[in-house]
Amino acid sequence: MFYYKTALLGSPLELLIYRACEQIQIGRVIKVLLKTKECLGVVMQDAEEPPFECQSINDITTRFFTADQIRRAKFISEYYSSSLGLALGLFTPHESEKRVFEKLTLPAPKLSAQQQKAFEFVRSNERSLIFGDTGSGKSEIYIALICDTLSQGKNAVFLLPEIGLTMQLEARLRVFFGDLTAVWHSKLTKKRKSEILRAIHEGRIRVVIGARSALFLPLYDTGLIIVDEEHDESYKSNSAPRYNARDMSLAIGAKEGIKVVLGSATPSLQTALKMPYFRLKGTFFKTDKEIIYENAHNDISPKMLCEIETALASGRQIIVFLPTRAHFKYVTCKACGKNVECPFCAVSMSLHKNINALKCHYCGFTERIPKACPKCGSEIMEAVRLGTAEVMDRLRVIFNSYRIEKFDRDEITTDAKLNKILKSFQSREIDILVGTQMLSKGHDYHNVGLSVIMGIDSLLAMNDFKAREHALSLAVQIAGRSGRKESGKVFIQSKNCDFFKKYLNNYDSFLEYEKTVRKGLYPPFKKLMRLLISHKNEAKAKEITDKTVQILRENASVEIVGAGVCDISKIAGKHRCFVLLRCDNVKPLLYAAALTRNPFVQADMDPLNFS
DNA sequence: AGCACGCCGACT
DNA sequence: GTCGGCGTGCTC
Repeated sequence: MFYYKTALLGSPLELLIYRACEQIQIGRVIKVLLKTKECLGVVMQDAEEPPFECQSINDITTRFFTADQIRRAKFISEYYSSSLGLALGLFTPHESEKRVFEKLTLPAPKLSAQQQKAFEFVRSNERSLIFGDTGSGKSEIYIALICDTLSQGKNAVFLLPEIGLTMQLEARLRVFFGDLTAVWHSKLTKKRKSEILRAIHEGRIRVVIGARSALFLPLYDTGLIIVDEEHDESYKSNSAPRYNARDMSLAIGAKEGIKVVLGSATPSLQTALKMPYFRLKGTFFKTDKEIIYENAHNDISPKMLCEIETALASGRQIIVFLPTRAHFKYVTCKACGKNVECPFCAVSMSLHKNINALKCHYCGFTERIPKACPKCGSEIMEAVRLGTAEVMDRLRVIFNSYRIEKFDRDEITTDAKLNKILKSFQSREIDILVGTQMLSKGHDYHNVGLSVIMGIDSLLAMNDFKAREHALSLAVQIAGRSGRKESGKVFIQSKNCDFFKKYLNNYDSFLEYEKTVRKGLYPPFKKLMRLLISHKNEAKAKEITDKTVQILRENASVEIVGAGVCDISKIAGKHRCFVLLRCDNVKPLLYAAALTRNPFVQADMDPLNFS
């Protein structure tokens, strides 16, 4: 008889021992019985015959995880404090043995003198950053790097923060790599996924473009991982295991001898400080950019309208950014001052006029707009904090001979819609595009003569250490959309104009300033870990939190920065508390997580979300 | 995380 | 008397 410690795929349980009558390879996917249910497991290591009765293995599949995949999963499970089963559950297993990949020599793009320098810098460093302004030509460098990788008989992974960006990049890479390239992300259909997996198995796909899940594919001989827009917080998963695909790329790259290249126009302080970087200055298209500041609260203003009108009159396109979806973010009662809240979450309901309803952006609950305040009965209610839908509607009234569309998560629900809007904007059928963060990401618009930035103050005022970095990088990215070919203007409406005046055109000096703010307190100088406690019983949540704090006070050598009820005290009926920990090193934090492990406590290493 | 076991309220 | 609510505890 053989006994194996087995990880249960997708399960929070630790390794369990199962019995087999034949020897099984480490990494093999097997079918086992857990209580009454059959589930998939992975053979992790040999075991002695246990003192308790143990189940025999139901079946052995042909699928398996490679040593590299297991190493990656172990990294996730250790560093992000999750079970191995949960970590391995992220991966797609292999179905065939390793093959030898052909060394391909493909024509590389022509590089400018500066691009060539950057290319050589990146090629000579195992891990590096291209700190390149918007439009400075990072893509050609990436493509040249991929050519280099393929010529060594290795494969490349190109990570992007969002699914929406993959198609556009694919079109660009196809020019060079044809059918060797494919897009991979979690929203692909089952059929498409299995087609791509087969092509990967057969060595027909050598360049994978993907969102963060592309790190879990059964791809042999990865020689290069590109992490574009490395500053983007979407690389961090917001469900357990809470891994960050950028940090994971760096960790596994070092372990597996894979070259890792990060790229950004607005790198995170963490990356800029820790990585060797090449500063790619100036824009690809020569432009002179005028920045107009309006020291005002978030609203459509005469000055703003005047700029929009001027741009429209000279045949230019416009993008309007604001960080809020729907028509309004809140409905407030004028009598008692309370917002209408979601019954399941401690957040305000957003007003969607088109469906005549209030909607919770956290759990999706939707209800009719109440005639009176649910708290005090007053009928004097007011909608506040402009959203994209409201701005679009108002601009449509004012500029009624122009085509104005919306670009946010409510509007762009499918790939087809995304492509349709981008296409009609590129062909100038749309004059004004009003949108959220989505506008800032990588899409290349050539005729934008004016970028309007509204509502940025609410991001700057966020209660977390990344608020400044986040708001500024967003403003830089949006501003960079304007005047990519001809001259362009940027209109910023903010009560913090001084901040943007100082740093919008000088991200390098922002990083210097930010260093001084964070020193001794925040990453990258200190490590943070957040413990998130959630329970449907409010008293229980608080009780577990208190107990967690007590255990840490008595046993752990980490600083407890704070503990208590989260800013958003309830989501989908679950009450939420937190304990924020700080330390110089990772080890004590991991120890703290292990000490307080509990089904209601989730560890969040290197947290980015504090609400 | 699931899923079973187990102990209290509203039905036939 | 039973059906079923979800509180508690275990899974090789």
